[in-house]
Amino acid sequence: MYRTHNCNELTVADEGKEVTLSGWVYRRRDHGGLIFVDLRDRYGFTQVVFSPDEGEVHRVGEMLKSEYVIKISGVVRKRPEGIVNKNIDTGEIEVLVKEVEVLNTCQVLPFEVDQDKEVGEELRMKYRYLDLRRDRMRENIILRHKMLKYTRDFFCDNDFIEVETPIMIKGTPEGSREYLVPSRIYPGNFYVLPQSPQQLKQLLMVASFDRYFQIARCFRDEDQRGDRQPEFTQLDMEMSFVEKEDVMKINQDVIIGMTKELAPHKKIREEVPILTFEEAMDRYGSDKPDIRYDLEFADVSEIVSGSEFSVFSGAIKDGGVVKAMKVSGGASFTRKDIDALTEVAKQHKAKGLAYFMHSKEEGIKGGIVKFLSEDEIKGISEAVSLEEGDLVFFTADNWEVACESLGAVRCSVASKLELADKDDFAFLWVIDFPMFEALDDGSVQAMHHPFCNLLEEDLPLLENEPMKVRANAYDFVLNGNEVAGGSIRIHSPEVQSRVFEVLGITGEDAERRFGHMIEAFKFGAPPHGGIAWGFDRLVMLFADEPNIREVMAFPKDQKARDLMLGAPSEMPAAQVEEANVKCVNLE
RNA sequence: GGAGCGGUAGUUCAGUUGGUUAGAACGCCUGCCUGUCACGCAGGAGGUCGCGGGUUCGAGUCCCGUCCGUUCCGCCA
Repeated sequence: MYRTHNCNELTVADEGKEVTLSGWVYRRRDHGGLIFVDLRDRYGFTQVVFSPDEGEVHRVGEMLKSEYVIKISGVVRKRPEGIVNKNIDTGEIEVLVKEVEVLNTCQVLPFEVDQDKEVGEELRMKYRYLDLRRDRMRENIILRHKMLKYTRDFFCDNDFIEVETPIMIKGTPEGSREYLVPSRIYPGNFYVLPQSPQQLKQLLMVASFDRYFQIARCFRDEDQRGDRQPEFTQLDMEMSFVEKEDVMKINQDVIIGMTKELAPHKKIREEVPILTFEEAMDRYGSDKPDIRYDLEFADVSEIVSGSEFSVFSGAIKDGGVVKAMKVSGGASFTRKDIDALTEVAKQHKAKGLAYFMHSKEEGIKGGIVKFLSEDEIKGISEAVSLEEGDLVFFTADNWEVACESLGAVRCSVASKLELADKDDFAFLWVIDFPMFEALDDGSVQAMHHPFCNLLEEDLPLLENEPMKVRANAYDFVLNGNEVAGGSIRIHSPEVQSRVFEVLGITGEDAERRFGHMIEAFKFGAPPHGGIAWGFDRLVMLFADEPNIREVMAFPKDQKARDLMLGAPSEMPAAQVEEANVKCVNLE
């Protein structure tokens, strides 16, 4: 037998018991006489003591090194008065070792498991199994497990059926790049890995499974980011006979319930605001605003429409707007600060970032103040409630650019001034997204995906003014992150065909790519809708981690490699040939 | 594909204006230590300063190139 208890289990109540523990040598403190070893497993650690009175056992204790795997048997005893370690669960007891067996040795480690210091990510990835021994990763993986369990339990308890959908499916070139799987049996043909189970879950609705969920692995062959991996996990769910409000309610309940249970230190606001896309952009310059802090925009277009400052009046004449954002205390910003923020605005297509400030000593000053009339300054000051020590930023452009660029400035200012409390969890819904977005070549593509239903009142606009059509879609946003996104779907074959037309997916092309969907809708598709959570991202936020790699056991690196396994890798020529793959352009 | 930052001991980093033998902490090795808990003490080993070229009497330091890492943008229905 390897163990009678785990390494975080024994208490004073076990005093006098003979126990056996197995685990890793975490830290060893050799006093020449007594040797203390913190024996660690995934549950915690227990101090075990090698006494010189134990002869051979003590000699083994002397040769133990970091991360050796050992089994010990001994007697639980209370620690002497005054040397209890209150920082650990097992700090009141220790085990006096009577027998010891080295189950495995350990080479000198490439980095220290028992230290919290930052280690380069490349090294951590290569030795992920060692990295996962560290407290931070172990806690994250366990938290992730608890979140998975909470989620699964919740949906199971609410009559949802968990269905596994296939990983090898049909490609529908649209949206993000797909991973291809060559077919051995059909040369020149490919399966693709799903970007999401979107179509399959809708077909499950047609199949009458009116409440479905799945913890689904998804794949996207795009460049990586801190919150993007080629392989990631969605909580995917879909319901029939529901309105948007039904889907929103149940998902909000489970996510907020999970927060209360698994991240109880997070401060949640009782009311979850619902903003339309237009409001969110207008007020915060983002479709996923972080509302832990204010920094709300004012529209000062009317006030400055006749301004001598042609950047403002010109933008308005061209049909644009002038957006203003007050930064409390911003008058202390240096020229360098403002230049950096201007650069941020420019990166988001703004032509510049106008500003002026209200200095305590010198009054209204700086930036564009010399181009503005007294009335304009007064109007603006009232619009943003300007006070001493404040600064106002402006962007002037078409509505979209003015909002988005000022939104980027808003995020930078908040980060610079540390306005966001990390223990604050500010949820909100953003709804009524545009159905389509225009591409540079003038064509139109679905903003969310082509199966989103549109708001019924916008149906007449579909063919003639598609850019005005709003989707019946909703995103759940947490602290500036989109943690879930979904929509009510189209269930009418007629509407679906019209949407494909607008997207330029017509005739044979539509038939080839989405024929199965249109056909399915003709066989009694119920009204339905659903949502998918970016599960990794949610865990990341629960765990206060800066990227999703920290909450995945074996993530890919920024170049989509697995440094531990060495994937992707070359394959034997015969195997490649059998898969009907011919490699070209190899160096 | 583009931009910023970085690459010095096993790890995390410091390294002045270009100037003797490139340092620290942790880790590792040896020895001492019976109440520590990130134990302590003494000693030791460990470096192609990413790579190539250049400037210079002299380069970790300056210049050029290159590779690698990292973050952001593009991209992510």
